[in-house]
Amino acid sequence: MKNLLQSVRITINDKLYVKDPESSNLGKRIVEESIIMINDIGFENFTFKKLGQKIGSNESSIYRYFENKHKLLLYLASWYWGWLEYRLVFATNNIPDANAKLEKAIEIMTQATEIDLAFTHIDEVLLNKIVINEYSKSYLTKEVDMENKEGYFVIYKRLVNRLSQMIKEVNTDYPYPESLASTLIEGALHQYFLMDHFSSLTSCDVNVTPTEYFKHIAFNTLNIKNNG
Amino acid sequence: MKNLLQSVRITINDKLYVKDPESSNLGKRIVEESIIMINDIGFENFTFKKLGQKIGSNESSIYRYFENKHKLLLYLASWYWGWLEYRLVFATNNIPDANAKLEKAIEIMTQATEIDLAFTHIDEVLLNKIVINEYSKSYLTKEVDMENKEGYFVIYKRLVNRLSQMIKEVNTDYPYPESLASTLIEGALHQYFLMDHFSSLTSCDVNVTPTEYFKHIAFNTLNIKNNG
DNA sequence: CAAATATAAAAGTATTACTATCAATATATA
DNA sequence: TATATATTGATAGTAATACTTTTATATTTG
Repeated sequence: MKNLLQSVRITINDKLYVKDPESSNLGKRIVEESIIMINDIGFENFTFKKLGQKIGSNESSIYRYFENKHKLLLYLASWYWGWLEYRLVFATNNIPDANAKLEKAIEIMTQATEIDLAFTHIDEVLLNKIVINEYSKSYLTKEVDMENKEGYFVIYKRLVNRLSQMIKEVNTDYPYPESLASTLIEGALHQYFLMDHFSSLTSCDVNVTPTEYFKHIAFNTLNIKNNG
Repeated sequence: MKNLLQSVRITINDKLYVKDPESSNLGKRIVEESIIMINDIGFENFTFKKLGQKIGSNESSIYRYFENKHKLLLYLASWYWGWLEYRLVFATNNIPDANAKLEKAIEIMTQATEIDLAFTHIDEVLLNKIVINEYSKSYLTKEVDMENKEGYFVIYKRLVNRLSQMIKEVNTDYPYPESLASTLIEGALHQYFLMDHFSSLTSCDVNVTPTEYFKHIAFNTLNIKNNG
C-alpha cells in the first residue's frame, strides 16, 4: 500500500523508551531487527544480548533505548495499533454512510496485513504476526493497572473506542458497542492464531476470511443486512 | 454447586506431569497451593522455589511432579477445561431443544465461576482467574505445534468442538460454527479481563453480564430469537 | 580543536530454572 | 519385625537471564 502523506509519524508514549529509537540510526536498527528477531524466535527466547549480537552492537547500548524487553514489546505494539488507527481514520474519514463506514472499519481491523512502504525500517507484516502471537503477554501481567495509568495502552484503547463509536452510529440502541468493538479486534487476532495452529477451532481458512466472519457477526448482531 | 456423582475425576494427559499429583498428598498440595500462589503473584513471578517454601517442601520435590512451571500451567488449565466440559455435558445432556441447549451451554461457558465442593483441593474460582489471566501464555509459544501434537490441548479442543456441534444443531446453514464457538469461549475470558482492568473497552459490568452479551451475539448471528 | 555526547567492551550481581547427589524418612513386603 | 523400596528433603552446583556499572573509544557539535 502507498502512503499519500509525505511523512506520517506514529507518536508513542515517551515513557515507553529511554531514548527515542527514531532519533538515531542505532535506534531504528534496534526496532527493525527486534521485529525480525521476536517474530523468528518468539518473545520468551528474545534477549537484548542476542539482539546486540545480531545488529553488531552491545547489550548495554540497547538498554539506553529501552529499559527492558517488556517495554520494547509495548513500544512495538503501540506502533502497530497507531499505524492501524491512522489507516482506520484515513480509510473511513470520507464515508458518510454509517453502515459502509463500519464495514470499511471492520475490513481494516481484520484483514491480513500488507506492507506499508512509508515506514522503511518497520515490516508491518511481521509486526502483525508479533501482535497476534505476543500482544496478550504485554497486558496479562500483575503490573497492568499501573502501566495502564501510565498510558502504555492509550493508542489501543483509542482504537477500540473509535470502532465502538462507529458501531453506535450504525445502531444507537445496540447495548454492547464497547464489547463488540473489543471482541472484533481481539477476536481477529485470535482467529488468525487459530488458522495457524488450531485449524479445527476456526471456520476460517484460505477461502473464508476472518473479515467475512466478523462482518457477519457485526451486521447480524446489529440487525443490519450485510453489504459484503 | 453440588456434585451429583460420588467421585468424578478429571483425566489429564499424563505427559503433562512426571508423577500424577492426584496420587499423593504432596502432589495435591502442589496443585492446591500453586493455584493460590499463581493467582496471587502472577505466573511470571511464580517459581517452584517459592512454592516449595510456601508448602514447606523442597524445590526438587516439586520437580518430581512437574517438569517445569509451563507444564504445571498446562495441567491446571486442562483441569479447568475438563471441569467445564463435565459441567457442560451434565447440564445440557437432557435438553432436547437445540436452542435451549445452546443457551444453557453459553451460560455454562460464560458465567462467573462458583466453587465446586466435589474437588476439595482445587479452588475453581481462583482457577478461573488464572485461566483468564494466564491461559493465553500456555499456547502463545514457539512450541505450540509440537505440544499440540503431544495432546496438551485436547480437552480445550474437545470443549470448543462440543460447543460448535451445538451451534450447528441450532442452525445447520450457519457458515462459521467453529469460529463462533472459539470466539464465545476465548471472548468470555477476554471480557472478564477487560471488566477488571480496562472497563472502557467492555460494555459488561455488575449489571450487564458477558453471558447476556454473548447470548445476544450467538442468537442474532444464528438468526434465532433469544429466549434469555 | 575542545567539549559533549553516543556507543562499545567488559565485568559484576542477583535471580531463575533447572540437575545431581546424598541423606532421612516413610511405606510396603517377605 | 526386619528389610527393601520408594518418597521426600537438604544442599550444592550450573548455565542463562536480566540487568548495572565502569571505563574506553568513537563521533558530533559548538
